[in-house]
Order: sequence, then structure tokens, then C-alpha cells
Amino acid sequence: MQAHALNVTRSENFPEWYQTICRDADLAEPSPTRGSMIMKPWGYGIWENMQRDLDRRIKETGHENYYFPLLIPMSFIAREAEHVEGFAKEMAVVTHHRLKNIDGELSPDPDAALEEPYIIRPTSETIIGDAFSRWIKSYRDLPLLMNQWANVMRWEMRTRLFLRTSEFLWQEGHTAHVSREDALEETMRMLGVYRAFAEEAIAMPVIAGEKPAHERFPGAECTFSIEAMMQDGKALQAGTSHYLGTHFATAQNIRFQDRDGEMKLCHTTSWGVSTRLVGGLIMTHGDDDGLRTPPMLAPRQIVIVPMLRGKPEDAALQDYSAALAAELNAQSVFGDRMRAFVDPKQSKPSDKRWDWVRKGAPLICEIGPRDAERGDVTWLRRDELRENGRVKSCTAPRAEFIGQAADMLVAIQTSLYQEARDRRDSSIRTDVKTFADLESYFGADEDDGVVKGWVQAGWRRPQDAELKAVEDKLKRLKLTIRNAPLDQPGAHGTCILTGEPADETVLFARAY
RNA sequence: CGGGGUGUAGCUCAGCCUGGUAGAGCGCCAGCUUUGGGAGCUGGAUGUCGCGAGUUCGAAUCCCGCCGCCCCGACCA
Repeated sequence: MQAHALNVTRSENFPEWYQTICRDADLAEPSPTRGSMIMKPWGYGIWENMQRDLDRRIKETGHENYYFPLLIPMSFIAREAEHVEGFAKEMAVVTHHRLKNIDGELSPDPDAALEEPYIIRPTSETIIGDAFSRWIKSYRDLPLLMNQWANVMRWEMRTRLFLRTSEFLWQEGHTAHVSREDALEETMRMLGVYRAFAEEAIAMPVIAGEKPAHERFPGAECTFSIEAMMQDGKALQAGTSHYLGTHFATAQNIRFQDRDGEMKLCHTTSWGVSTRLVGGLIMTHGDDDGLRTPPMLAPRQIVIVPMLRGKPEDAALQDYSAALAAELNAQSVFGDRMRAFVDPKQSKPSDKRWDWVRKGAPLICEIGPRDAERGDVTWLRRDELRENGRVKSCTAPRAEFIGQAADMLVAIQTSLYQEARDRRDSSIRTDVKTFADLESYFGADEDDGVVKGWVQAGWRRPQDAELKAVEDKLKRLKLTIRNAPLDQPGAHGTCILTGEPADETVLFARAY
């Protein structure tokens, strides 16, 4: 009898646990293309459900979907100085349009070099800005509210499944407005959409706030983020929303004629979330038995495993299971059709059970001959898998189970959220006031098994000349400033780095 | 790209120091037994030992080069 369904626990080795869960829950695997991953049905299905839910929220706030090209003329990226600087080092470049067999080796054909190379989009501000400059003529064309679902590529030094891959899937919203106020309102609105989406759909509590100046998106006037705490205490930036001011409008000539007849620059925004959220979901809800998939996003919410034994009564078990699935599928939950599934795989029932435990199907029904005979259902709740070290199962008459299935799924969604929120709330320290305290909390030699959470403390925004020193000081503790929560306390006290009066209260954390 | 580690069966790993031509457990396949649940017994299949070059009669083992992966750093959603 194995103690857990995974062979490494979170406390033993969190990074290894993360990799194991990606593999054993069949979420994704590394690919031959360095830094890129193969997403498998359970992992990709979670992303598809995220997409569906978030796409609805994006459309409900007035945005429409567009699709822009993968390849961007290289000159476009050069237009906004900070933007170039931010992305130049991680750009994949397309330089040829033909291969040729040269001395038995396939190479780009020297005669087929592109006059102007293309870059593979790391983000689409520039090519979308180019379109905006043509589409926007008048204040009547504003606001222009667009979104696109796309893949992007950033040549990363170090990659991890879902959390940082060279190619990733995301949504990027881009909008143009007549005024700073309108654009800022949009920036905040979408930050709010992300917060609600993360908390409601992913059951992942987040803190929304503004990034410090040195953590801004290249070319942005201000950047806001939602930050989630992973089970090892590290922070994950789960979504960003940027007010771009008139920087891109200036660089790309995005102007409109206002009511007063004057030509004015648009104020633009951009905002995005990516497949990184799947990584966040894993590190928020995974346990030592695998993933616990929030029911709202689980590709299959109820998995039915008939306990087949190669006996005559197997047929009856299959019929009973199929009928149960059909009845469950006719139910609705979270305003959607319930997703039940009979696992038809020809393998041992116990293996199928543990496969679904690792994948984190919210409810796993095990239908044995006695259940079928009596008209019962026996099930496991993935969020309450074990009790006193033993797997806990419940049995009830079929109609009763069907009647409460939706409520149980909702309860699982809620309990996952609450568990994550309690863990986060109890891991944010507000009593660390000085740099010495900060140092001793995060300690030079960690690895004492204690999860280091976040520290919320006051800080004074450094002047340009001081910034380097501040960053170095934090770097030594491997700390970053995550954001200044929108929800600011009344008084900020003194700056944890300098002891001077603080401008605001920010979150310090180690981060992914 | 720097520092450290690592690469042997599907998975976890032993063997390497001291060179003699490949192992264990789990998984997989077959048969039998078992049956409210991660079963037992018996039998079986599986590897260009990361890749390439070298030393040697002989290399998983020694030397050189390269590559992948992991951790730390730099970079970042």
C-alpha cells in the first residue's frame, strides 16, 4: 500500500513534485522543441475551459476577438524604445523563406533571405498599433476594444512546464481610448476581470495591485498585476494589465480627431493572461496524491469507474455506469452542462481510480456489482480523499447522488478556494518592519523546511539613482516586490529598506 | 550564458572508483488464483548503458568533445 499516489511529496522537494504532477497527472510533457511543451488532453482541457470562461468575461465587458499575424515585420518592434529594449534579447527571428540542400545538408537558402526579417511575436502591441493607426480616425471610433487568443514566443533561458515556456498560449487585449481617465478605467476594469476569473474559476486567491516602476511592462506607463501565492510560499504573477499612456500612440501615430477638431493621441492599454495559469492552478491545488482540479475547469467533473472483473456481470455494470453518466450529463452546474464520463479503458479498476486521483477529477464514482444491484453509487471526493490515512468513500442511492452531485461540485470549488485563501492569508506577515527582520525571516540559509510566505510592509519609492542599491539589497534575499495592493492600509509606517517614511505598502516575496 | 548535479528497460535506480560485453524493484505481456477495491503465484518480453570520437584484445565503466534534463544565478508572463 503506497502512502501517496505520487512518489514525491511537496515538502520533500517542491520543484520535483511539480514536475512529477505534470507527468503523472498527464498534463503536459517536454517536447523535442527546446523550451516548448506538449500539452496533453487533461492539461489542455483545463486551458480550454479557462479560455471559455475568460472569453465570456472579456466579451461581456465589450471586447471583440480579432486575430493578428504570428510574424511581425522586424522594423515594427523598433518603434518604441523601451519596448525594443525589453524584448530584443528574447526574440526569434525569421530570415529565410526557403530551404536548400547544400552539400547534403538542409540549410536556409542563401538566395532566399528576406529583405526585411520577421520576428515571431513576443506580444502584439506593435502590429496591433499599426492597425489602430489606420482604423482610428475620429473620437467616434473610440474606444476600440479588442482581444486576441494567440500563441507567442519568447526565447527564454530557463523553462518550466506551464510556468515559463518559450512558446505559450495566451490572450492579449488591446484597447484605445480618448483620454487617460478612460484608458486607466479600462486597465482597472480588466484587472478586476482577471481577479474575479482567478478567484471564481481557478479558485485561486489573488492580490491585485500596481507593480513598482522597475517591474513595469516595457513601454508601459503603469502596470498592474494579480499575484497568487503558491504552496511553497512563492508568488506567481498570474495576470497583468497595463496602461500604456500615449507611448505607443506616439511611436505608431495612433491619433484621432476630437470633437473640437483637434488631432489627439490615443491612450492605449494592454492586458494578458497565459497558460502559466495552469501552472498556478497546479501549485495552488495540487497535493501529494496529485492534482485537485477545480470542478469549474475540470475537463471531466465526475468520472465513473466500473469495477470490471472479466465476469458476466460486467455488462450490467457498464450499462448501469452509462445510464448514470447520461443522467448526470443532463444536469447542470455552474450554469453549464455537467461533465460526467465513464472510463472505458481496459485496465484494472484500481489503476483507473488512481489515475483519476492523480488527475484530480473532482468526483470519482466506483461502481461495483453490489452498487448496481442495489441501485447505489459509491464515490470519492477528491478534495477529501483521505480520512485518518485511509481513502474515504461514500455510498448513497443513485437518485440521491444525482440530486446532490451539482451541490458537491460547487462545494468542492468553494472548499478549494477557501483552503487556498486561508493558507495565503496565514502566510502574509505584516509584523516584519525592518530590514533586519526581513533578513532574519527569509534567512540567508533557507531549506529549513519552513515555507516562507510574503511580507507586507511599507516602502519609499526610490529615486532613479537609488534604485540599483535597492534592487541589489532585495536580490541578496532573492526577494522581489510583487505589487502595491490596491487595498492599501490607512498608514504605511516606515520604509522597510531605508527606515524613512513610506509612500505605500507593498508585498515582498520570492517569485516564479 | 556562468556555477553545481545528472543521463543505464515504460518509471525509480544499482553497476562505473578497481575495464571482461547488463541488473533490481515497480510497470508491461500470458496463464492460474483472488475479488467492496493500489491483490497473489508462475512464466515471459523489453535496453545501439544520451550522442560522437579516442585508448584498449575488450568500454556502461577510462580520456576528449558535444547534447539533453534538473538545481542555483542572470532573464522573464
